[in-house]
Amino acid sequence: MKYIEVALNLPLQRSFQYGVPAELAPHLEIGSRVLVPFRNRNLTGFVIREKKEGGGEKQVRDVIKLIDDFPAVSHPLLRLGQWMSEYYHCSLGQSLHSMLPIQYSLKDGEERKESRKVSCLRDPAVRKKGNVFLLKARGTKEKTSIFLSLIREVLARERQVVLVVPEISYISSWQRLIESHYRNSIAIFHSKLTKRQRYIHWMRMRKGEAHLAIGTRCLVFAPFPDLGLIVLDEEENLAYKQRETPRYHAREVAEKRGEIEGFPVVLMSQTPSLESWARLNKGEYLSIPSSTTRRIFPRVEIIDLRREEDRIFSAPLKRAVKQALERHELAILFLDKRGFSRYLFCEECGEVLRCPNCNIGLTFHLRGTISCHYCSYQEQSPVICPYCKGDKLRGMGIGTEQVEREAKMRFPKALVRRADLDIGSSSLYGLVRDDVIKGKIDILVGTKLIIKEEILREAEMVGIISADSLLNLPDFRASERLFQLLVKIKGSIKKEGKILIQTYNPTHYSLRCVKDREEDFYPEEMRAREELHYPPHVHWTRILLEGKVKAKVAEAGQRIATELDKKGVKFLGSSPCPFTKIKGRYRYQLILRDDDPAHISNFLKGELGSSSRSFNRVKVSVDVDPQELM
DNA sequence: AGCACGCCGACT
DNA sequence: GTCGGCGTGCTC
Repeated sequence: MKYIEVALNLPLQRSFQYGVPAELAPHLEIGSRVLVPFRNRNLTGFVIREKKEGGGEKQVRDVIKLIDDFPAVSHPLLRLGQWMSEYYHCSLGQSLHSMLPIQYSLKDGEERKESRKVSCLRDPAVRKKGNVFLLKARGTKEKTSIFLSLIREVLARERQVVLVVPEISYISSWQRLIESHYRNSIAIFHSKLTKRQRYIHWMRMRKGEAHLAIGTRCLVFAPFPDLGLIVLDEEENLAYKQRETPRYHAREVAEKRGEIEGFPVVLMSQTPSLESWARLNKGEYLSIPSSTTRRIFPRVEIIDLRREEDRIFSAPLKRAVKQALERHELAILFLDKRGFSRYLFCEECGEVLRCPNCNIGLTFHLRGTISCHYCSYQEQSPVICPYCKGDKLRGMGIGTEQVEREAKMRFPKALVRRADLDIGSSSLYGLVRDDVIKGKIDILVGTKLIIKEEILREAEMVGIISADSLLNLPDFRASERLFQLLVKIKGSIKKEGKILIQTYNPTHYSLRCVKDREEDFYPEEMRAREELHYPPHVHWTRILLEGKVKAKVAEAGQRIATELDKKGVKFLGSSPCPFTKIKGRYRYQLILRDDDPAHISNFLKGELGSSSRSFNRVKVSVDVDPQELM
């Protein structure tokens, strides 16, 4: 009798041992999926180790059946899963499970050729000094031409290529572009495919029938037998971070996979994340030179709202929209989804009340207090502005409906359209996009949903209703996000067009850099983050606590804080999250930010034991390198 | 995660 | 008296 170790999709940092019936023994391999009895139910797991003998005193149950005709994960992917479970503090079973979003059993029909040569194929050239390349390309044309030449090279060597995009709506235009150059079949992969389609595309990759795949985040686990390149489009996009366990970042996983399997990873961006910029600067990433031809960019105009009477439609904005209408060009008015800004700011001097410890905009509460969501600093909200001694402190914001209403009022003849729905209803996004392309919209009022190249390139004018509502989100990346958003708009709209930015803070460096010298932004942002021990200088790990009873959640936070103090780990909190209560559950967070990641790792392994657990009706989850702290 | 076990409060 | 909420512990 043979024994195996099986990793299950449970939040348990251990594997389980099973016996293998004689008739299954010749077919089982490392990476095979098996059905096993567990308590009173049956679960699917992955074979991660073979064992010569059974585990002693405890009784061992038998594997029920083998699910697939061949191992579902290759050796390199298993190694990747091991890395993920260590880095993101989840179980190996959870990592492996997230790699294979397939319900059917895998049938191989006929032969499976030499699909396991993966592990021995190493490209020594890429292992020398870093395997990650950053491509800073402005404009679609340049980006696509470099992309096409990269994949030509890889495909010529008979290896496969994966293109990962932030969301589904990016896929079709890339597909059209690639199909206009290659007759090869392309696999598509994302969460909205039916189970059957997903299976078919997955098999085409696995068998090497397709050589190219385009898809969202989970495509970093593409089962190609001999992957030669992963390209990530719009590397800085938030959507690359998975919001459930395992909370991985596609960029980090791609990088690790490239290292394991010996292939390069290319990150594409007009405005890289500060993390990637820092790595490039340290020589950990290499730069792909892009053409130096000076492009003409649209004009950027910053409007000082302190001098304007109308907070929504300043005089210059009104003028610009009018001009666009006269020329039958599309005007876009952008507003953040959370336009109901909850920070307290001074209408006279434009300053925002910030936390003395964290420099984060303090959140304004109707009960008359302001508080910080990182360190739980709190004070009574002042009546007089501490900066200019004025009495015009305000704590409210504007929404898209209001902007839409005002636009219709001011431009009664224009076709005004609002688009602020969630990505979830992507068919509605499609309607808006089609109408934009057909020229059926004059003024488009929307949130981040419409900040996509395919829409922006139709626009001649973009108005940012309130840069401040983005700048003052309780998120240390707010400046970076605003900068990235503006540069993306600048690089995508018609080059003779213009961007108008309304703000109470016209000298802010995010805005100044977009207008004058983009390259100044990164060093400045690095400096700002260094003083406060923010990433990328220090790795952050967030512990999120959720529960129905507020006192218990707060108490759990206290308890973890005490433990952290005892162990000498540096951290912030615990404090209520910016979204204090979601779906009836109160939310608290702690942020671990020790310079030594081993301290954090040890703590999480020892005290918490697993990435998500419940103590006393409080759910504890761990998020490594959090992208949002809401 | 999911489920069993076991312990205290208010009800057909 | 028992029904059931919730804290605790275990899963090959």
